[in-house]
Amino acid sequence: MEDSFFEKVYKVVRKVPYGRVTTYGAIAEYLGTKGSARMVGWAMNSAHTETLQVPAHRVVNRNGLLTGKHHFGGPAVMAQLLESEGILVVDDKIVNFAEVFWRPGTPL
DNA sequence: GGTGTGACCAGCT
DNA sequence: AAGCTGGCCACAC
Repeated sequence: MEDSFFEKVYKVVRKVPYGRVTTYGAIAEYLGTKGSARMVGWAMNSAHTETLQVPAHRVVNRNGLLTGKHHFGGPAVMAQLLESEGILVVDDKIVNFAEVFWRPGTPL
């Protein structure tokens, strides 16, 4: 696999089903870098440059909080995108987080 | 090849 | 309760 850590993250994030979200820690654990969720977030930072679109708005922190909303070009963009997919977001965090949470590697 | 950094997490103060 | 620190690992300079 020549795929860099970033590309692996992109693939996983793209696999997130519509109306579902995942966490940095879950992705990190899935990739094997369990103790380093920071890499996932950092990968998302670079995801902006990716040719293929990466639904980074479906990636939140462990609390279901939209920590990276500022990186979507606007503080309200991320929440709006999530709501557009049927995900309830209040105060920058996902209300039904437990319901929409999707773990990488989980069969649909 | 060392240094810095990052959208996290957990623990301590 | 809220803020700070360390730890963790991969990438860019």
